[in-house]
Amino acid sequence: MSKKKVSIKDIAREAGVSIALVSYVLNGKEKESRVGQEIAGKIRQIATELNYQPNYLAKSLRSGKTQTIGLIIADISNPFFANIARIVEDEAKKNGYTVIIGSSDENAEKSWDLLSVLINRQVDGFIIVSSENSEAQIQYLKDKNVSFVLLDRHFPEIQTDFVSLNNYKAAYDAGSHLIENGFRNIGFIAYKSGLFHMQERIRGYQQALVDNRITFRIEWLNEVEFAGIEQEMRVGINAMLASEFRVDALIFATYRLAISGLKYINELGLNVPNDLAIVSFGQAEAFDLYYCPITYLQQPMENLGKTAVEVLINKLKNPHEEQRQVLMEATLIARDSSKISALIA
Amino acid sequence: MSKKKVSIKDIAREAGVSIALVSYVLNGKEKESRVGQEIAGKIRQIATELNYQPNYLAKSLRSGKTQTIGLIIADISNPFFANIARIVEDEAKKNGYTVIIGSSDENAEKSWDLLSVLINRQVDGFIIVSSENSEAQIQYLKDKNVSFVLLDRHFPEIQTDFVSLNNYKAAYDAGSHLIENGFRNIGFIAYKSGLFHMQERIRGYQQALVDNRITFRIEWLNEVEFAGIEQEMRVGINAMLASEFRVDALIFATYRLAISGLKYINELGLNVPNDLAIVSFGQAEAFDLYYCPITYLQQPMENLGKTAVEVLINKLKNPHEEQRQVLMEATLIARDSSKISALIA
DNA sequence: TTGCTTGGTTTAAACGATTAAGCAAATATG
DNA sequence: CATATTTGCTTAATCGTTTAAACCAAGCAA
Repeated sequence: MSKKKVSIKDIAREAGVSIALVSYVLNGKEKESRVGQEIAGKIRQIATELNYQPNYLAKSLRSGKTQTIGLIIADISNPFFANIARIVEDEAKKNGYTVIIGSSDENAEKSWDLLSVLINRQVDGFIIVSSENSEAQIQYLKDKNVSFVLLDRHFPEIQTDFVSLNNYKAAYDAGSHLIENGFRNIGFIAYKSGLFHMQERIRGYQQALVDNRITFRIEWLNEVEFAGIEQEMRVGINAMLASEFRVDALIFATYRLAISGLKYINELGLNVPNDLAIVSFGQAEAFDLYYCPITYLQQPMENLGKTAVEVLINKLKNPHEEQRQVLMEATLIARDSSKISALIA
Repeated sequence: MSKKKVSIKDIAREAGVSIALVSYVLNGKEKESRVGQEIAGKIRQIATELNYQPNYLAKSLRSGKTQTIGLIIADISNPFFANIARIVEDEAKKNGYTVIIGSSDENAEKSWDLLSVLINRQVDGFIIVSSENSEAQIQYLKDKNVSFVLLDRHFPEIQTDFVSLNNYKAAYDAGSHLIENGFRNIGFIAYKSGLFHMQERIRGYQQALVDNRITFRIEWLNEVEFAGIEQEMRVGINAMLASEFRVDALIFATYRLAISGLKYINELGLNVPNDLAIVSFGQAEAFDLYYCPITYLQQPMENLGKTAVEVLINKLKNPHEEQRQVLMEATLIARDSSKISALIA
């Protein structure tokens, strides 16, 4: 990199003192360490003259703290996670932390690799959006006493700090909203995943039906594989439309699913909401631009991200404080895509 | 973090040898360093038993290399940069590097802060999407002999490695395409920015007009401030529509501008492409979902990102090799938004 | 004079690794 | 048989910091 970085040693030589004094002064410990006024000033001056930049590797090695947070998400190129990442980045910076982001692709093995790499790099703690089947990793972190907080998803069977959405409630609201607007045959498209948050969304949706005395039909629920989403989406939607109980409304469990589904709905030439009403989780620019603005469940991104950082940093400072488990509420933003069809009304 | 991480020292104690031997074995230097077969095996076994994880801080401090790349972009929550980031992340990982991403918000001061923080953290090199007025930073890096490669944007007056788009050509193609399709009054919406890539886009657009004997009208060019984009977008589009030479087609210089502009065009109730044809830089899910699929200039993202990493890593290995300056071509993906208006045809 | 503070400074160990150099014993060489 | 060479291992310096502990004057009390 540069020819030779200036170190504390260079300053010491220049000032004709020991490196200890330089360290004391540059860390503002002159009082406690009884450094002379005069020499302190001189040291500071030389430091700025030489444009001294401390070496954080050395600092970290000594202190055992890197002021670094590992953020494990599914995919940084997914707007949802990109948004989260940005918020986490900013909030961490405010607190003097740097963030290292890793994309796991919803894959437990990749997630495990990321974890190892970042542990070796001595990050102080993690914010993790868990992949399916990664319980062992979480347990490992617990056993190793590594600080972390789960974000967006958590495992009900493992006691951890977490910050996530009240997914049950959100999905319930989505269902209820459609029913209130007169829709009866409501489909739900989710990922095929054992992850709790996804199951909760399904549960919320189904409970909304039950509470409104609507019989749930098996073909209304389509759980698509993460890989091959386009293909399975088509099959699922076809089945819902061909059903004896043809759906008149559709809830998408994530933003990605919605994008994929809407493309197909466009292809089919179906009109939203006349032929099919839509509600989706997540928000996206695409929803605004769609010919019929999409009703969506707005997640409190800012709050989710900030709180995750806050909980983690607090934990780093007070390792033995109680666990914090935060559930936040989504807000349903009703727009045209879930309006009572003009034709029927 | 964990109670006590196992170090090389623990292994040495356990095996009853010096730490040097352990280091040699664990780094595969047993041959060169004449370590006994027997003891080598023992060391390796103990290492796995204790689940030894090397401390990269220590390694880095010693070697002066962190195997870390700093990636400075405008905003990770912008899909364009998020995509780039993902590609860079993957490609870097393949080469044993970790990436630290920082968002500058197109702000030279923030970019400077990020640079300092990452330099202090001893990153080996940078991939930088430059902000306006950050020439001094680039010059500083050059003076300090820090390795870096500019991505997406570069400064023609500073000799650096860079990987970016042939923006002139891309914009020229966009203009020509519209003209070929029969449009004559073509507006261009860009950011108000002195950055070369933006100027090149404007230049390309104007040259396309010139080469087709179309007189450029001043109100056809709208340069909006990064802050206050919504507001200025309205004013600009209004002016273009009210003009004596009312625009029949519009080119957006970035994806963000397009999203913002299309929202307003929707508001106005204008039909694309009948009332107004559209071509945009960048790609986005939103473009696919729009009622009239948007014609866009596809950037070779994968190639841009991979090449940037490749150029940087190559530079880290061979610091004194020649500079590499790569210009890539965009591909115009023609879709309905730039078709000859059905009404006129 | 001796001893005790206090102020100002240096020494040296430590963080966890790498690696050149040194040292002994075993083996090879002439 | 004396001397090289090889083999197998240890020592110690180093990277750039922090920080406890030691040191040394000078001032003051007894």
